[in-house]
Amino acid sequence: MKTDTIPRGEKYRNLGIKLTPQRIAILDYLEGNLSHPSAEDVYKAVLRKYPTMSFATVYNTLETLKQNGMVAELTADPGKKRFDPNPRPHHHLICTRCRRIVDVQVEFRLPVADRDRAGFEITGNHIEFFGTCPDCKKRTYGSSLQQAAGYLRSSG
Amino acid sequence: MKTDTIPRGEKYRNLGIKLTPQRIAILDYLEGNLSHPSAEDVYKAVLRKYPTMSFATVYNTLETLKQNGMVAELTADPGKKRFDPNPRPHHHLICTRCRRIVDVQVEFRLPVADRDRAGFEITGNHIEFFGTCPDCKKRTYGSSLQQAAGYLRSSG
DNA sequence: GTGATTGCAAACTGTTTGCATTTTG
DNA sequence: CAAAATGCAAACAGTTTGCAATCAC
Repeated sequence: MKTDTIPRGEKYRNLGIKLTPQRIAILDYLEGNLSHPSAEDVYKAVLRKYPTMSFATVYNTLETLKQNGMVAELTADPGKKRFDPNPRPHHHLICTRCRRIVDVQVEFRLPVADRDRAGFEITGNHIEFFGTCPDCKKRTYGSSLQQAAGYLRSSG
Repeated sequence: MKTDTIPRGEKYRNLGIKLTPQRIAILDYLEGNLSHPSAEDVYKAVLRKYPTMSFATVYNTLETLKQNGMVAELTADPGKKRFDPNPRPHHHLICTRCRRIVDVQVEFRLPVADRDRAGFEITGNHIEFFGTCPDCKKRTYGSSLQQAAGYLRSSG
């Protein structure tokens, strides 16, 4: 019964999820992708090859991939979800002007003493470095007095 | 002209914003508040004293307070804004089950070498520690295999 | 063949906007 | 008294849901 595997999507065979052409297109788009696309980014990119693709399928698939640890969901962009296909543990540089997100592949030691844990069981961490990306530095529009954790009306 | 200041709200006189009863009610609610309320939380709390309060005013006021550095906006909760009235720089413990957020008043040294900065000008940082809060640990519903940066269907 | 996935449209949640009215400084 | 804030309702953006048709295994 394990014969004649269809070539389409064979490289995703052992992911433990049912492979549809739509899912393969999404996986192809995400593979090695170091951007941090929103659901709409994924939708637009995949739509080119799959004109019948629907938003629901994008959301369904991203949710499935998340359940299987193949993408992480980021909250760095207020008002919309962003997805991270980089499976290596890492942190993020976030441009407070255009909300561009870039990976920071640096490890930090972040010990939290029991008395500072408030009884939490800590399972992971993630650092957001806020600042201005090279492109936005050039443009120099508006002022740069964004709060570290503040909100920026996303310009896109 | 600088005489007979109205007692109402005198303690907020020098904030540089126009004081209305609604704003004072919101400021009273936020002062010393170590929770991380959503706009709805603020609305509900203030509505008790101000039955005419509208959502628009809550959003407007929180935006104004943010502009003046009196609250920060958090993106830790997907799908909704959370606000942080604690003016001291700090980090956060985030319960991946109930999305409770607790302050971590610990300082970390987080140097990022030029070659890891991707040309960004870094102006601040914020650490999210993910885990399970004491209450959710007790409940022990569902599995705890949440991704560090993953999304949790908020149970509230 | 059967249970899972798709695609559409409608429903929903949280946020923002327009504007007449009221209020602060 | 001018400029700004309020409150309402309608508009909006992003996400989720229900369900019939289709598809992977």
